[in-house]
Amino acid sequence: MTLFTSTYENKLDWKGRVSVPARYRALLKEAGQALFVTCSLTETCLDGMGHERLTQFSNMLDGLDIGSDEAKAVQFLIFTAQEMRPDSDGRIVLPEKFISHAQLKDTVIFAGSGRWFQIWNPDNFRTFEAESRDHMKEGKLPPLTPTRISREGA
Amino acid sequence: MTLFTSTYENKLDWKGRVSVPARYRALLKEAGQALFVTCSLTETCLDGMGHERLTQFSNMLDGLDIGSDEAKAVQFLIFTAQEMRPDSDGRIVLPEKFISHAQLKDTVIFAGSGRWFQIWNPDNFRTFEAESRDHMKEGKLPPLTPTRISREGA
DNA sequence: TGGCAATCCATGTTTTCCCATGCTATACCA
DNA sequence: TGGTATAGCATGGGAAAACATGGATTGCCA
Repeated sequence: MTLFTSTYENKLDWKGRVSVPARYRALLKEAGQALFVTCSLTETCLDGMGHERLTQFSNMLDGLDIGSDEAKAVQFLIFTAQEMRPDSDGRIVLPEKFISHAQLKDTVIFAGSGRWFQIWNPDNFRTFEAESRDHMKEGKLPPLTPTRISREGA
Repeated sequence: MTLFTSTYENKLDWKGRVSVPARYRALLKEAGQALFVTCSLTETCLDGMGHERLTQFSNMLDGLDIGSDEAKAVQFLIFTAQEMRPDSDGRIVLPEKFISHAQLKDTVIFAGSGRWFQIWNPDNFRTFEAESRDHMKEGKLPPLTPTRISREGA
């Protein structure tokens, strides 16, 4: 699938509705993939991804022993995820659980992260963005070998 | 089959009736599969699945030594399983055996786990959820690198 | 004929769908 | 190159359908 890039700022109305950026919708449609949203495990934001990525987790789960700690960890990912079917206007409705996890108010940021995208409270996003930038300036960039990146991303 | 995901909270009435989430019913219908419910082997909950997954367990049994612990476990799973046909309103009736196994009261949680889903007492589920999240954060999750995912997902 | 269970019906709530509006970015023409 | 027309997109609100749930009724078997 082509990659999710750029950022978009959209409104969240009192019903919990947001427009998914048209570009993202187009990407998902091209790939013929349903959209899944889940709470991020590491950040105060939501993760959006195509069906394929979630299926990979499900397959992983089937390869693990039932009831094992590993299986439970993967299970958490799946029952937190939720399929989101944009309406005819391209909007999805975010359930309360998602809104509170990401501390969303009336405006949200969509931020493309390649194979998935994130949904942020604008304030939190700016902080996150600034932190990332500062880390790089301080030379805290982890080893990023392009070869390694492309191999893993293949 | 598309995946069972997300969680739903529904009421269990004095007759043992619960609405199966409409989304789950739709998934089963799409796949043309009958719904089977069984007691979970590892958790205090019920497992719901399509016919196909039950068949998988049946096949698994053929490859196990008769009398072995593994075989006994799978056997238990199969002869505990019961076909559940949602009525015209989308409800199923849980027999007392299931209700007591999962310690169900008046409210139950449906939690999607990919190819199957679980039915929980909300209190137990919250505990399980927290535990799962901890396992994830402790790194008991198999490495979530794209490489690993695509290999396992293949 | 009494008890149990499955089916049917009614209702309030939630969610989905549809239409209208304003804005923005793009394309087109002078 | 500048100005304007147009199409796409985001957004707000309301109507209609779907859903979950409580209760009643009917049919079946003991």
